[in-house]
Amino acid sequence: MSTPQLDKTYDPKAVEARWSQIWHQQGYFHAEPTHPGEPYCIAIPPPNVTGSLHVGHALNHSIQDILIRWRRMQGRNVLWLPGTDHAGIATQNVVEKQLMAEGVSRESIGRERFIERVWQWKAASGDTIIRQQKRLGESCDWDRLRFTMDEGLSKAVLEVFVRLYEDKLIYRGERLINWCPRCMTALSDIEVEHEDVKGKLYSIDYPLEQDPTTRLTVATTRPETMFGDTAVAVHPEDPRYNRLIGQRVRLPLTHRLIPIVGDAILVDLEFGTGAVKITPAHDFNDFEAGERHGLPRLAIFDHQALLDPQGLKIAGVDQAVIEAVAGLPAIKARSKVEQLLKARSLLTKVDDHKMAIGKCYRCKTVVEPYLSPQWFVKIKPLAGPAIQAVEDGRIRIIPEGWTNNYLGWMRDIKDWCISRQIWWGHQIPAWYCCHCNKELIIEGAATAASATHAPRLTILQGAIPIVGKTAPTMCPACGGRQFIQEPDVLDTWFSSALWPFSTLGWPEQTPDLKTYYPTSTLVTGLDILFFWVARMIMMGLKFMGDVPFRDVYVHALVRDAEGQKMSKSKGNVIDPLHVMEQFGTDALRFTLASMASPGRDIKLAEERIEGYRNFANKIWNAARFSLINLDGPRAAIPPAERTFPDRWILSRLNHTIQLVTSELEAYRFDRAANALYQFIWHEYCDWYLELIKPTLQHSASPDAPGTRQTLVDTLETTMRLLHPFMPFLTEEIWQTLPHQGESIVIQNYPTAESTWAAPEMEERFTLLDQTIGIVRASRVLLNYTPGQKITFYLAHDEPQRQNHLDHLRNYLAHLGRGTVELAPATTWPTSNLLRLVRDGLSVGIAITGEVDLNHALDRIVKEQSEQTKEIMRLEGKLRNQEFTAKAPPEVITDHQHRLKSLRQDHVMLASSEQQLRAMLGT
RNA sequence: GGGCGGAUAGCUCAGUUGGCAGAGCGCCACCUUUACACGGUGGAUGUCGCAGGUUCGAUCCCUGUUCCGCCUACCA
Repeated sequence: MSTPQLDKTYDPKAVEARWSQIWHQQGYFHAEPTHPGEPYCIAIPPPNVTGSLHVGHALNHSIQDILIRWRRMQGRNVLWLPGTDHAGIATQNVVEKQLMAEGVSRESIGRERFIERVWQWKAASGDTIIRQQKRLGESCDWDRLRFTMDEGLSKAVLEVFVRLYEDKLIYRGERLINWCPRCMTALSDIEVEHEDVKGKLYSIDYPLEQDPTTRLTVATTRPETMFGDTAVAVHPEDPRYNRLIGQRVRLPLTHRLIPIVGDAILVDLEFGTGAVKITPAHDFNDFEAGERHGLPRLAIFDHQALLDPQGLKIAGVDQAVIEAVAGLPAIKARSKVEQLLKARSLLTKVDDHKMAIGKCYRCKTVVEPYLSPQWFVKIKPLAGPAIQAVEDGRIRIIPEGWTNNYLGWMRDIKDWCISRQIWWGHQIPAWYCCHCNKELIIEGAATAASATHAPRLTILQGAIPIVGKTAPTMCPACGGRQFIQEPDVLDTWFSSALWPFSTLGWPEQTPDLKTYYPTSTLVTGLDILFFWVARMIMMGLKFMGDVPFRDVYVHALVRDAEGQKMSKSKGNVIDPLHVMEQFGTDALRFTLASMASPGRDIKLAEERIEGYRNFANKIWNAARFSLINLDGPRAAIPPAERTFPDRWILSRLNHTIQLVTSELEAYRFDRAANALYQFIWHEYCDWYLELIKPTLQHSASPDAPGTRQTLVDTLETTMRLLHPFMPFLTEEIWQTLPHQGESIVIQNYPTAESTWAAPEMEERFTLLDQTIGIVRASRVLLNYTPGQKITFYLAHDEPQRQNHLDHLRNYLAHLGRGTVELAPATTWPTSNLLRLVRDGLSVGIAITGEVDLNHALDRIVKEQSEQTKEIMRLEGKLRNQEFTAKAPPEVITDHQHRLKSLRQDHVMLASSEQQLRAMLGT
């Protein structure tokens, strides 16, 4: 019988392309509720449809694929559900850029045609990342690919919105929100990134109405907002100022008078001047202070964050000042205001000051608090159950350390602004009766002079929405039949929050939904724990009445080799596709898995990936070796009757199966990967294959049939054990081995076999390892070439070990490349012999030819000194009566044993030294 | 300001009931030995961040401290 031959090095490219296609064609990844087995489901965190695969995805997806392939092989009814989200702002930006290149704008082509354009774009480019995912070997059920703008998912969005509205958990109101003046839309709190910047703290004099020579000095970092001040606050218990509460100050640069109020929340006695200006329309704290004191809100910036002449006029700003600052952005207005104040001697001090500014997470533009009517989710009633689900363990966060982070954030959660002033997304299902809201619907009022931003439709605070799944036909109030739909769309995360059930068919009660919800595990980076995970939990509990997943595995961030965050502008991005091209997909996957230790960011360097490419090649060659040596009969002998190497490797494999499985159960992908690496390279290749070579290479050897069987069994099992980590390589090898079934993908995952465990063989191996170690080291000391045949003498203090040596004789001779003499050390030659000792084991190597023995002598002297040190340490400990009185008996016995053994070794080595010196004549 | 995490070999990191400090990569020496030079064999390398404390004994537990990272926060 003949077996296939493999190339000398593993070439991943052709292999990967081939298997990707076959797996997909054969439908191995396709899930059905009717499949047998306990369901195991992961809903992929949907990547942004505009995106391409970066190394963070590669990590996230590799981990999921490991879990999925592992569970599939374990016989679970596995569903890995893929998809993308519509990424409202990002996608809109992409298509707008295209339009701009064509010389048109979204306003000029209109909403409907714009949406069409986005769909066209999606059809042409939206599957980039999907194709890349397939290259990574991801075993998703691609037949179930979902998109947040799909009809089904959109239906779920409608349903959720309407029900939340009916439950009074969605409301519309005029609030201060984070506004990105570039994206021209509201953002939720968590879409704002905070960054520390060097700013200035300005002290400005506000003269008292009663006595203009007396001035109240306020401190502010944003003097340009002073036009919108509607009060000044001091601390009610501040002896410097509290008598002024109730009086008024003259607001500089305007002809307005504003009150002085007492506010213990806003004012910190220690900070600044102790007096704070209140600008309710442009600062979150001031907004709240304004509520407390019933202050008016004066908006002075427009939606492009430019000073608005109309607003300034209403705010009573001096005409000359308006002319100086109108149309300026905040930062320019600031220096202008600084000048104006200075000219009036009202600016008393400017100090350096560190402060945090908010930036749009997508475009990094400084966000501006902006007063506008928006839609919100009232979040507290939803957060309560989501907190409880984690507290009572229905949801487990791994690593556990993030639990407190989650709980803390959830307990302090603020209402969620869900409306976005863009076009791409789920348009809010609310309509306004044109008749009833006549005064509140403002169409075509372009605020800023801008050609690109044509008429905006503004629906003012107070307009009464009619919310429903379909457009109303008649106004219940006035019977009117003319309506205008809310132009805003929903935050993308609103639809992503429904992902675990909307993708399974909800609101229909589909078999998919019944089978796979709740999903099993969610794998995610920390960056979206709040963005997304928290919201899925809230929505899942609200609409499904159960958690969306049992386990949340939070993995690390991938950084570059220097620990820097990867970014295109820094140019330190590792492109996973390039890496896959260069080193193979399996190498990348294995690298990421091996580095996924909890609580630590991954610093990825290409050398690491190269190292695992080498590992793949090592495995490839082990398989190659096996195939070369597989010709000939095989015999399945009971494990206990097999040869020492066979029994040993089965025992180690058994151990590795247990270890890998338990590490996977604990989400310790790093340890599982390292266990595999250690076993395959350092046990299977380094020792097992070497040990069985004589047997295989002598076809007459009676052990050969059994060993061939063990060789192929262990290799085949190892391939299955490794398959979730390195799917392509293992499939390719597995197919060349004698096997049953059509693909490794659908084979059983190895389970521990108690008959494989052989502790005695492991003990025997330890002795073999030790002995060969000394023999090899001696060869180097004596400068023997690897091939040179030698004679070596072996003896052990313990009879049992001596017996082991006897059993190992042939293996020792083979691996030591020489002739073994087993005899008590006292009978060994006293000359022309280098004798080394460890743990009761003595090894003597015959010295032949001209050899410089000084290296050997140095080695012995060094070992002796190490022994002496250790002996003294142990003696010291054992002399210590506190130690012998208080330490556990087994520790004491262990110390005594070690000391005894060391002393014996020491004596032996001393005589060895003497012999050596005699030979050297020193 | 608060919270969390990290600091162990040149580099990247393991080290879970406190009892001989490990791996991978890199480095040095030797070796093309018929699976593999993307390889083999041997070797060097650590006051386990710093200072105290608990303990017979601390990389591990406690306290303080320094540096780095992340999250979070209304000191205008």
